[in-house]
Amino acid sequence: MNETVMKLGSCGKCEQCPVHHRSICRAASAEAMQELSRLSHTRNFEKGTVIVAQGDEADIVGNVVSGVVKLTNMSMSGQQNIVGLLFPSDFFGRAYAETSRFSYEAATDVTLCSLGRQAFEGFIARHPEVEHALLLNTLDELDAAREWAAMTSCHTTMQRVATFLFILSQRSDNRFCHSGDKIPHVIIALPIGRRDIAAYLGTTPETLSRNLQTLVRKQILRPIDTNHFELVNASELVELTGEMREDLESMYGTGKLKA
Amino acid sequence: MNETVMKLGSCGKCEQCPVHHRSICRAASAEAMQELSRLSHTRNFEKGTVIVAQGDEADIVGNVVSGVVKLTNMSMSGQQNIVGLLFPSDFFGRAYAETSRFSYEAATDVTLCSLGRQAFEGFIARHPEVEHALLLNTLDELDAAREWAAMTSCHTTMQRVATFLFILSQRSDNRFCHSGDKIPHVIIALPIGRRDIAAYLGTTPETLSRNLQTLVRKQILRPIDTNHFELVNASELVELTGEMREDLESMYGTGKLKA
DNA sequence: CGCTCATTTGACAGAAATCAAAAGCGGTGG
DNA sequence: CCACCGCTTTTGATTTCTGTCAAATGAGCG
Repeated sequence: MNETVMKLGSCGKCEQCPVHHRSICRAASAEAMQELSRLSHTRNFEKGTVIVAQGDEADIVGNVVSGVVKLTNMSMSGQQNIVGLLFPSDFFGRAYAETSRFSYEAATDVTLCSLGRQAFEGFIARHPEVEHALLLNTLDELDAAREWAAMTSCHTTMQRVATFLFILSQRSDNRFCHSGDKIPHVIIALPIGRRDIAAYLGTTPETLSRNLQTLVRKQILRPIDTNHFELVNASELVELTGEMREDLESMYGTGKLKA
Repeated sequence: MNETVMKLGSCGKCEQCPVHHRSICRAASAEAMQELSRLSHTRNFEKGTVIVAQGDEADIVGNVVSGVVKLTNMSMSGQQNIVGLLFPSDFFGRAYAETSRFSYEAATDVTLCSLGRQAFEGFIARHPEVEHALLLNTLDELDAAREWAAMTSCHTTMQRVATFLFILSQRSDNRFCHSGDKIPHVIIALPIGRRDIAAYLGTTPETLSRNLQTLVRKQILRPIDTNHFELVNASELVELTGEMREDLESMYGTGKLKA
């Protein structure tokens, strides 16, 4: 790596971004990428920080580089519904809107590659190939959101829990576990607390906890600590989702868990 | 109307379309509109017809001109979940995908303005202003889908029913009812059958029916015929939704009931 | 009229929310 | 190091809701 080039701040930054080949930036031409490098900057947020509040000016957009962002919708009763989770490489923020209809909150410590919304809109107007990528990305997210909505409205709680865990198990940031056995098992890391997961799945922490314990009793999961489970029997987990594996994988592949 | 011009088939057709000022076509320049007139044609589908089946080649896109289209997702168990409803002026089909992840089915007799998917993709590439409109439209739909998903996952059945009815009551095609009283009441027209509404709301026809009858007993609704109710007490209906009125109205404003 | 299909109503069982309390975990300060 | 506190998670008991099964009613139609 050429440190001099990096210090100039206008070249190469994006090429070294760990997610640039998966985010919408992948569509950017070399020149566009240089311009992006100038316009964008990474920002860190501590767990729990509200990055954009519901109703606020939606003046930041960008990509999640690391960590998990919660998308939430506050209802009148003061109850916060989790509308989606954003993982690394997911696009973040709401282009072309004055205010945000949702809150964006750091569910873990988060690194974002951010730029001003209006700067982004100008950039996109100059680079149709990126606008096109954003369109494709948004269409995929819409499909995923609809599929998730279908999931939640017609399935039992256990099916939703199993689906959620399966999707989490497919994410790349899971370490393997060599517990002396021949086959390495995936470690499922729950990125957020039980309360939030329950809200996301449309249930209560109590019911979620019971379902998780049922999975442990069935030897499908093995608890490591509160937020980590070893996935012992993936195929039985898929059984419990009541969906076809391909459908689940397509949900993962394009929608990356966003609802 | 100039019939001669209409018969030429290449001019003016779209200008007379009842939804062209609300659909994404509104962004099209005069030339683009002419090209659209050439490329598109209206098609009628009887109630119940499957227009595009899940997994099929998604080779038709367009706009709903009249009627209601059901977006459905068949789960492994054979159960069909309703993922969204498309009303006049809503965009229809899935651009940039080989196959459709959902089925599109005529919920009522339907008129579509359709064109081939690839023709549409080519058209859009030549007319960036339309691509941009499609992007804006898709972003709005995504917000609406997420909001609907949040709705369905955290509310009781009655809250979902009340929300659905409230949104319907906001639709412009509702006539007023002067029943001798001073205040005219809105007539809520259920565009589709109970079975479909129930699937959309993630419940069963039986439970839906019970909830509707409860609303009638509470004097919030008054039945006119099977598919029409007079909304007697709108504010109590809003109470039952548990949402803020503004939120509901924004949902109507942009999302038009799509999930 | 008799047919079919959609909707409503009833009875019941099962699932999940609620209420309540115990256990686990991570801090802080003595 | 330990005790204390606040928090999250788990477990238990109970009630409420909703899905299921079944039957009655009503609407549209030849």
